[in-house]
Amino acid sequence: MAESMQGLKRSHRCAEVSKGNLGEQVTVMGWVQKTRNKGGLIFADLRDRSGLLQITFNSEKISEETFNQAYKLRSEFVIAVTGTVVEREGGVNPNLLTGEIEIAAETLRVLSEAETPPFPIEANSRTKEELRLKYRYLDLRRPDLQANIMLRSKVCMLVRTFLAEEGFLEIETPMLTKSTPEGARDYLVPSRVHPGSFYALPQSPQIFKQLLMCSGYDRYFQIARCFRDEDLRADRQPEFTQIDMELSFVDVDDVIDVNERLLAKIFREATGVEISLPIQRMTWQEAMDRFGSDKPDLRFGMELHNVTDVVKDSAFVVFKGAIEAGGSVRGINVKGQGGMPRKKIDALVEFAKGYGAKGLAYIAINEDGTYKSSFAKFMKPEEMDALATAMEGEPGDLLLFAADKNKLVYDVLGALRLELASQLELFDKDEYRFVWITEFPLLEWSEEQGRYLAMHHPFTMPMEEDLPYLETEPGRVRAKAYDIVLNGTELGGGSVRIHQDDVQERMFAALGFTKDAAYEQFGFLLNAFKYGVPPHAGLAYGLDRLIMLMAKENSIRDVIAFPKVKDASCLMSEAPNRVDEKQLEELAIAVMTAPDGQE
RNA sequence: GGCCCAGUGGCUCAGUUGGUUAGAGCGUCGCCCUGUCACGGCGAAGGUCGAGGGUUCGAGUCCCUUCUGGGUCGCCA
Repeated sequence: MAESMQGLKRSHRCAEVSKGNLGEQVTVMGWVQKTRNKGGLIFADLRDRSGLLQITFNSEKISEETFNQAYKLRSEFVIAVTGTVVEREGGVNPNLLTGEIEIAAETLRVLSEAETPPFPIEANSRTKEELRLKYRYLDLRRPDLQANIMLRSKVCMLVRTFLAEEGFLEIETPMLTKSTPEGARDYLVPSRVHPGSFYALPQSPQIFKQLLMCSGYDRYFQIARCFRDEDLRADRQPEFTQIDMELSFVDVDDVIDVNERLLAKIFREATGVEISLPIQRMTWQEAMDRFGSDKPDLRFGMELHNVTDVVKDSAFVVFKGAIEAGGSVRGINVKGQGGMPRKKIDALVEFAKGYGAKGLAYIAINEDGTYKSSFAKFMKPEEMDALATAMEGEPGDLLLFAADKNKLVYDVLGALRLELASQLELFDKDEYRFVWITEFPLLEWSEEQGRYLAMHHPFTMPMEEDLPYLETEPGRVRAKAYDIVLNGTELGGGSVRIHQDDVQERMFAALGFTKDAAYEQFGFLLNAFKYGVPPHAGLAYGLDRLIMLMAKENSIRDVIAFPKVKDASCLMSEAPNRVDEKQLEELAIAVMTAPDGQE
């Protein structure tokens, strides 16, 4: 039976009661975690988001009616207890914040009874995620998830405080906006008033924040929801949150400076982690050459070696062919793994093939200095020695080589490096290694579309010294773009934007846009730029990823209150769902699938 | 769209080469217990082995299809 709480007022959260309250009468409310019934004495652990507090119901000290009520308490009942804070008689529980005290209950109200939950409400749950997500409101009661959600709230509060002090204004931008075909797929929202026309949910507030710069709000930020209709991953959800900012009259160093101080503050105050400033910077080219990735994990070595020059005259056709086709041969040295069984090496070869490699060449250096290799028969002994030397190979090492186009070699070795580090546990899980990656290529050649695409977006400013090559050698133009990377995860990124219309026109030309096509898509931005636009630059963080790393979780689902699963549906609400014919009619939409979802 | 992993009482799992009545721990329910906190004692209930089909004298186990969830490649300016 559920009772009213009329006349009662909660005085403390459970874990807010402390030794300082000894002798006081308090009223606490929460969920029953567990009861331990000793016959004439009942213990109940009461839980809320602050933690646990032990309540005792003593048959000799309270009314028979209250005791009988306590006898019937079950897990997850919501109760209100008034009682006195006392020291524990039976010894302290060092595992509990409130382990030295307990509440000697005087009155008890059962505010709500509860069925037995489908899985245990406890930290470190081993329950299948499918079930947890179906009953997300129960999953969210678990202490580790509550800690994550509270951490997230704290970080948002710190971000707002810091940026406000730095002169930023928090401004909202529209959720119903305009679809643009560049980039990710948009989520579309039909317009009732304009049959056949659609809004798009924003992939990011990019254009609007640039317009705010045009309007003179020289420092803007927003904790903004963004939407992308692409396939999910452990660190990708169809809707996610960005800490988005834009600044006027600044260059790269200004943006980096304010963001380093922001990161230092939130890590210090939310997690106690000190970041030493300034954060290391590395160009995109260096990151690719050394780590095969534009988001390198710097917590361990195993860097790439370019051995193209060493093997360019060898008879091994795999190496030779790749080099002649304009590619390269690079390798990583897996220290001390020369004894790796053939089966495991084969598994690594398969792993590499998953990234498009045709194979993986290897040399295991035996303890006596001899080689066990997949391609030694094609090589002269002195070539093998030179290769081992170039790789800094020592007895007991395993050398792995990829030979192909540069991009593929980077991808394969970059992924292999991470895979091996994870298998061999080469990094410290408590370490936070930040790095700024700078000087990204402005453009990326798309084989599929037969034209250059913007690596970041079409408003990214080229580096001044590379501007002359925009028409002649677009591929070598670097951008004033930067990413902040933490432990191999891209936390955020941004750029200086183009504010000169001649540069913007050249950029669109490089992308193969006609002036008309550019105006069709971004006309309101280009028009705005005619009326006085300040130089500006910005950055956006993936808030979910940031919290995931701070909370040491492996998936952003564990830091989002109500996440979606792989096919972008919600197991709890069962969204998305089919809608009434009437609703569709009103929106002038015809659906091509039958009601059961079959084509 | 491709590849890989998982699905067995409420939860987490075991289940041998295909062979009797599918087991365990936790939880749940009942009785007992005044210092427990992974409480304890005694007892009990609880299963279409994700679904469908096939092979077989016989399928949780082998084969095919399919559903669900996870990881990943493609994709994500």
